[in-house]
Amino acid sequence: MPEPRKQQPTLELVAERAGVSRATVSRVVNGSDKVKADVVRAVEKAIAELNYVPNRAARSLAQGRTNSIALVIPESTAKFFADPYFASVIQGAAMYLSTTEFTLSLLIATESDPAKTSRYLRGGNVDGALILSHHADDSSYSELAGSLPLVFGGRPMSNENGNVFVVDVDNAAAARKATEAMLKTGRKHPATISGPQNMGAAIDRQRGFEQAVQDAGLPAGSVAVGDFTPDSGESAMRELLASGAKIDSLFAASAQMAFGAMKVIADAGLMVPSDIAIATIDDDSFARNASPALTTVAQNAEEQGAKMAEIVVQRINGESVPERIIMPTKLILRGSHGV
Amino acid sequence: MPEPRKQQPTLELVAERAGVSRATVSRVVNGSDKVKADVVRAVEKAIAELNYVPNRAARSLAQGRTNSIALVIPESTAKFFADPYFASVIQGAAMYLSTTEFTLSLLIATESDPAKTSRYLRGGNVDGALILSHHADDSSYSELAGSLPLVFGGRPMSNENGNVFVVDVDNAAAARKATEAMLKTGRKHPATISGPQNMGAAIDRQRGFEQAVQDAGLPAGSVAVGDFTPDSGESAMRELLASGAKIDSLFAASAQMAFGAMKVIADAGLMVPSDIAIATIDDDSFARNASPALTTVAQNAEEQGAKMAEIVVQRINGESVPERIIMPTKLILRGSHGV
DNA sequence: TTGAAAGCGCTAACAG
DNA sequence: CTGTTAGCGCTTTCAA
Repeated sequence: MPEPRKQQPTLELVAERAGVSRATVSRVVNGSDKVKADVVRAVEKAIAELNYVPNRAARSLAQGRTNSIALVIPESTAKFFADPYFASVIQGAAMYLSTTEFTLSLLIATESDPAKTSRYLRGGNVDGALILSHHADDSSYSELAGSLPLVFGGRPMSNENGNVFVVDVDNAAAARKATEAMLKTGRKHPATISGPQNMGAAIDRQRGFEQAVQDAGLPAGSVAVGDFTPDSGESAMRELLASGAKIDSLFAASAQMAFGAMKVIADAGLMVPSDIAIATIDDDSFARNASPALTTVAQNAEEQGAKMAEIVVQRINGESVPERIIMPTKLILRGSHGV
Repeated sequence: MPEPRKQQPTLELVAERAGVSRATVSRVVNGSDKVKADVVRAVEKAIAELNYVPNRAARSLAQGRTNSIALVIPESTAKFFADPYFASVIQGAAMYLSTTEFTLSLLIATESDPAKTSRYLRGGNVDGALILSHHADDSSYSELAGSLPLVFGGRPMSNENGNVFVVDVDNAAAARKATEAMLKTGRKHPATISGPQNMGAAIDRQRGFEQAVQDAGLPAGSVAVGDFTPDSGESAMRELLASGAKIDSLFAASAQMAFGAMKVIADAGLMVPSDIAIATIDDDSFARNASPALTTVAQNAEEQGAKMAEIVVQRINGESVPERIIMPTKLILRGSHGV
């Protein structure tokens, strides 16, 4: 036997108490400006007295919109949930939406049953969705874009579809900035720890690194691949060191990886930045707490999340919005890039 | 003009196509066992062909349950969102719920308007809620417990109300385990960096530390207070060092704080563990990536989140569940506690 | 085992 | 400016 749920007062009750029709109460609740001021007051009083709260389901059903937005996280990404970057994006989105009438539903896209997610999304259960994908094979979502306002966090790999809305940072430029800062200290043998090769952000960052290296007139540096986690940074660095290539500077595509790499560097008896200069991306607790603290390019993940939410809401409301929003990044010089 | 939303097929359409009544389709959708097998097949065929997905709002309205569960995060806690512990709890809850018919709504409890949250919760918008609170003044939620199945993550400070359901770890025991491990290496001057004094977990951990110290026959150690973040660990450690008290071992109430503290220790020219042994709680990337790696007591945050979700669901379904579930913890010996 | 019919609580024309 | 009247898409007695 299910627990009893206290009966909520209905719109009708409010109407009776205020001596008006349900329609009028509805108007007041929805902030219509065509209700006489004293009536508004009377209704509001009744609402307060009864502690009335409109029923979401009924409202959704009647107006054909759910007032809820999904935040979709592929399961594989969920494993990276501990990544402060994602956490911040989510937080930003949730915070923004808390100022609107929308609710945020966290949706984990199970890899075992991808249809489940798209069914849910397509099923009219939400008015829009934010797609946070770490990996690339999100073509399934691109299809959905036709039937539901979607906003991607970070450029999806498959861009074929027309109306894909994206909130991104200029990863290539960010990587270039970081690499340049570190190269400016006179380093001649840069290397990089890149991210998953099926991820837009990773590829762009690697490209930015390569560009900066080339612009500095240096030969292409060695590349090792990680997956943005500290552990992967460690193994990538080990790989780099083992390769025997001469390395005097490292651009890691994420602070977490830089962090992991530093352990290996220290274990090898090398010093940062004197032996190896480091620059990276993300100003998270890893970047701030490493020693020396990491020279990095900060992207404001929280704002990015908020922006994503803002965009879906605007699209849901039929406002026209730019397809691609590039969030600013900022170079933060700390100790790790040398002098 | 809002963007057009593709019209979803309705139950009625399915009924027509399958040549049955809407009631029957509804039965099939809800897995009733009183429908003839061939009818079931016919209906399922129609559903598949039409790509039918039941409308959540209508269903909620009709059955008086929303199939959604709120995850409430006080705004102050949201600031700690980057705490891997919280991220994991959320992930665990989301993952678990993804295997059920329930949806997870992320709710940030604005401090500026606390009534908003409880209105939402009380308003019949969700069937239950998970309360993740970092701070203590959550008496407001305890009130709600009367009208909605609530499950707390971590013991709330105000426990007056009867039916508060909690999924927690034995913080005192965990702290004791950690402290004992570190004391066992012969340390005589332990200190601790504690957490916010209005948080159950922090208080319990401090108590566990003190107990272990006392059991070891040592005089009470010095205490500094942090807020679980790396930064606060730094300042707390600075404070401890500045106090002039002799310290040869440190129990930090969170790995993040231990991590921050280690920077200060290193800056002071001291070595871990030879000069100062360290033990802590949480096996997150901070604990694993510190050098030396931290001896710590692991609590499985993901499982805790899943358990919380499981409990609300059971309560919603009227099953009886224990009021207090204590999740196991595990001591992990690594380098930082000495030898 | 199935269908008919009456709502769930709210919004949205349409009159007035 | 306000009330009347239909539904929104589904579930759920109640009969058959």
